[in-house]
Amino acid sequence: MRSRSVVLETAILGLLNSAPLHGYELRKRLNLLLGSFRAFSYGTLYPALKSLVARGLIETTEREAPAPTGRASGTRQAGAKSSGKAPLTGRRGRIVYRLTADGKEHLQTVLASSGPAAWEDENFDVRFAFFAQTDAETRIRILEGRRTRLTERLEAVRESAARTRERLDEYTLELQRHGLEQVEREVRWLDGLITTERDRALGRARDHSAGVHDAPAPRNKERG
Amino acid sequence: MRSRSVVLETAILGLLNSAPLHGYELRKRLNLLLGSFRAFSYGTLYPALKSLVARGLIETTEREAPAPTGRASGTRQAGAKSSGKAPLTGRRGRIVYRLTADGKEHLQTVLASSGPAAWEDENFDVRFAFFAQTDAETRIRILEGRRTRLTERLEAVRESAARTRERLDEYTLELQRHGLEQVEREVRWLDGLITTERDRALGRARDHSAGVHDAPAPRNKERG
DNA sequence: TCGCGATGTATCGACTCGATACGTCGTGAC
DNA sequence: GTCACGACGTATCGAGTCGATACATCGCGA
Repeated sequence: MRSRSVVLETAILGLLNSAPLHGYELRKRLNLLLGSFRAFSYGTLYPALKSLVARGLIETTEREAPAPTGRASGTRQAGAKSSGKAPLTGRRGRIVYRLTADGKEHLQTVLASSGPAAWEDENFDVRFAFFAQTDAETRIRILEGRRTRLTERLEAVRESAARTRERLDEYTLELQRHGLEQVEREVRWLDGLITTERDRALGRARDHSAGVHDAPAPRNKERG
Repeated sequence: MRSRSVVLETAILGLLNSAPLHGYELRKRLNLLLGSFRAFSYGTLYPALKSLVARGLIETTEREAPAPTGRASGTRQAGAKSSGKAPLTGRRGRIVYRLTADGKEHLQTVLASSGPAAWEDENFDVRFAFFAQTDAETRIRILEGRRTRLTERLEAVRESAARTRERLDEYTLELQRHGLEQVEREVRWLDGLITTERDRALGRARDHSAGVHDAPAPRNKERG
């Protein structure tokens, strides 16, 4: 089982936890969520949905066409009412997926637990995207784990590069330099997030259950 | 034919253009070359080598054990002499690959030409790694192509994010912000490289074929 | 009215990775 | 001395992924 599938499944579960969705919309949100990092295709999404249904973590709710006939104007309108069986594919028959009780439970388990280090590393972005559904302790653990593995990798690359430096041309060198810089930048980003997260946890602990509204954003500045 | 294979093949050809290598070493250099960007596994490398051999772009030269018996001290030593047939796998029989005339020609063609835009985008890092074997005009074209597609993507993500901003939680927002920032940074990096490349081309044109040693590094500073 | 692009579900072939197998060699711990 | 362990080295396999594509409906503008 390649780790990716677990990620996708987690991401699907996480999105469906907010609202039932159909495949097309799911993919759009997924790729918006992960933004410039990653994109999933239908060839990945649909099999994953199938598997989740088979395991009883999600269930389908077939909806029919948005409106049988007319529908004069109206810009958007997402909620379809009226009744009638849609032929599944054809006449706008979309398949809406919804979390089951088992699915909700499974999602909570996955979000709270930490798999092997490699798992978290590969799928950091998805984990991060669902931080809002996780407790602070887990958040910090994940952030620090990511930081550790990033610096380890950094060290390995740097060392390996030092042993071969003289053999490489200027462009290769520049490419490496740029790569290292990007990673270093991410480490600093993580540092900011960790600090924010710690401060927040501390603040919450200090005034216990007093009426303090959470500081809303992890907003760590780092001048661009 | 997925574009990746073309990249790998180009990278292999490019590396073998400098010196004949065997698979293991090839992989090491490949992953050093691409540094923190990407890594190829044997499951990808060996089939690619096989295909290249089949198409006559590279050829194998079987070498035997580095030295028959003794070998008291000596830290490294790569060149093996002596003679004797090594049983292919077993007794250190490494398979050394070398470019053929066809391979050299093919490499030059690929490095000079530009495939479809998507090709260059996916494989920008490999193209860049072999800039030293390319002429200035091609270099600039590739850099600008990359820049264009990057900014297009940036625009698309930004626009799509603007339409959904209010629906996303703080962490998702932060993830997107970070992603955009990384891409913006890369655009600025490209700008620096393009400028350097242009200046260099200009300089070379101005003093024509006078004895001016090339400015060695594309070194664009951009304060960290 | 005709085409084109968005919406929508779904599959296929090609490609890739990580794990693993198998084997040699050098080195250091016991 | 020997034996485990990690580096070197070639090679394959299963599972997961992507891009292209197919098919069908709908809204819109030329």
